[in-house]
Amino acid sequence: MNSTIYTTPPSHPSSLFPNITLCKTIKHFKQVHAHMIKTAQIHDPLAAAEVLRFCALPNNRDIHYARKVFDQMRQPNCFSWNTIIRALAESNDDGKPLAALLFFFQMVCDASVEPNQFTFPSVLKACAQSSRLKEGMQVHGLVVKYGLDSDEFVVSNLVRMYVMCGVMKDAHLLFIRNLIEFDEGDEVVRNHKKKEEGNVVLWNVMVDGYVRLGEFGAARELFDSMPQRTAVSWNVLISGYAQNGLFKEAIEMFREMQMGDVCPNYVTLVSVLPAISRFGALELGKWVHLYAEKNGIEIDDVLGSALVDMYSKCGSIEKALQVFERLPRKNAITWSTIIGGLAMHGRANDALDYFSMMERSGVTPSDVTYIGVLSACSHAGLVDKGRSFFSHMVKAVGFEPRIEHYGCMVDLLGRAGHLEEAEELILNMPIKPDDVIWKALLGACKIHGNIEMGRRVAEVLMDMVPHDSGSYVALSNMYASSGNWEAVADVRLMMKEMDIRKDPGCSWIELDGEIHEFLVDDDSHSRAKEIHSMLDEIANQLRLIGYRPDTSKVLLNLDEEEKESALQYHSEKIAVAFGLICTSPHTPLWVVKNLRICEDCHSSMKLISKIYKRKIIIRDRKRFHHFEHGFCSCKDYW
DNA sequence: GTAGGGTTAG
Repeated sequence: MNSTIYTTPPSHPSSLFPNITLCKTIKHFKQVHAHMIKTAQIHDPLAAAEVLRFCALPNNRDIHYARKVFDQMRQPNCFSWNTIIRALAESNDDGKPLAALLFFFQMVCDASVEPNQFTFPSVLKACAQSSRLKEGMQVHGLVVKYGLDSDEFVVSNLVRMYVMCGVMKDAHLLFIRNLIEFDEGDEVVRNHKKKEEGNVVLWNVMVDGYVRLGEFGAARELFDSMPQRTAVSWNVLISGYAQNGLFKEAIEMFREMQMGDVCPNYVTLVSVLPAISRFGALELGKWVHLYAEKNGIEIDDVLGSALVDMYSKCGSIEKALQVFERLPRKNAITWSTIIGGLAMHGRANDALDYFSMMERSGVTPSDVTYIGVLSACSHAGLVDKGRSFFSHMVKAVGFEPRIEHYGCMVDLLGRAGHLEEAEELILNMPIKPDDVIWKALLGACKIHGNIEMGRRVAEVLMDMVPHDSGSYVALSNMYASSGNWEAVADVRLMMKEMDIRKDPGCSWIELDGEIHEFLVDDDSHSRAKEIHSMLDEIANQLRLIGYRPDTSKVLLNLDEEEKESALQYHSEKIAVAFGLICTSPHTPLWVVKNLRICEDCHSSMKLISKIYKRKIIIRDRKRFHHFEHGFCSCKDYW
């Protein structure tokens, strides 16, 4: 018995069978199992339990195998039943939660076993996952019948079941009742503390419920009234905000947590990073990275992906690459993130190189990976490459293209000037086109000055999303650039009649960890006066080197002088002016803008980067522009 | 045996 798996001393009964937990691979495990069957050791209930436990473990879960082992047991005990139910309930596959429930009801009918306090959490989880209120309530009845309605694990899962089924009233009732019961008759402080800790799970489940329902007010109110909070309490809100687009709230919550006495943990960082990314708050993102390193929080593929995404979206693609390279494990999401990041920065060739590296490393690209690849081709105008990746994905790989893939293709073809082909693709694709895809085509019409198609597309859009200002603005701009001021006036009148306002342009710049927000023509900042004189100085400098603003893209039909000043105060210019005032020479400036950068701002930024010898990195709603020495990384193709 | 997590067309 020299083999490493026969390590348990033979005196102990469980050591009569090899130590399953030492199996490194499924193959190894199956060999050991076969050996146990051959030697009849499998009839030892403990041995069988060990086998069952192994194939139900989250990492090597094989439910079919586990079921077979279970079915061959002479007398499965409560533990055996629980193992199968838990494995089924925890699996996210369709139908598995239902299977868990059916299996549980079978268990209840079986006279030889009785469900215990370990059975119900899994069963309730299965009800919660599949939103089966009716079954959940039946299970609740059984909980009471078996006298388990004061077990804290059972209770929190009961509350969670009601929460997930959207019955907050019942959840709340159960929550309140159990809080009171926990507090009754507490004489020993230690005991009380333990119960408070039990309570915090209940509170968290409730806050999570309101977050899931999108009732952030109620969630926040409950959170604020919690007697004590754990990291999970904070994480529920931070991730809830971030996943629902409330990035500002997520970041504010995170900042508040930083100041309190509960330390952010792994999940906190993973949850807050997407919000930091969307906001482009590089300084905060760096803090998170450093925090993980200092506090021994493992940067695995999940946290790593979030960090890579943060660095790319905050403009620091080099840092993103650095984090990526250092990751010990990279999965499809990690690769998709870096490929998408490179695409966003216009580094199409690098993106495609990474795609080949991904394939060589043995990680299978997902459909999301192809979105990054196609978007790289589209940002760099690689029409043929894009076409061939698309058909490869469909024909060789067999992925059904999603609207995002078609979106990339429409953008790729349209921007390269193949407007008809792009339009045909939209009309012939098997998915219903959405506003985003039409907007991509509209943008292409604008670039190539195809007013006829532009009008047609804009009409589709006005029908589809009547209150979205985008199509009106694009149409108006198209007329304006062709000098058709009458048509511009018509569009403007239509907008006025329908009370449609142009989305205000908005830019952010983060200085010393503080985010400064500027709107178009914004003069509300405390240092507005200085900003204005800086803007004037910039305008003068630009004029001195012979720059004449491109006024053709302004929405209004103003006289030349007025138009020039309307351009001058686009939010990104204000943010850059502010950045120039507040930072020392040569410091790069990072600005994030909610809309696309306009042509005039784009030309001005190139010159500003030259005049002031600054690297200016602007993230618009679609991609990055790195301005340096008078040039932009997008090579004026965007 | 409880609560919280990363990528996705413009």
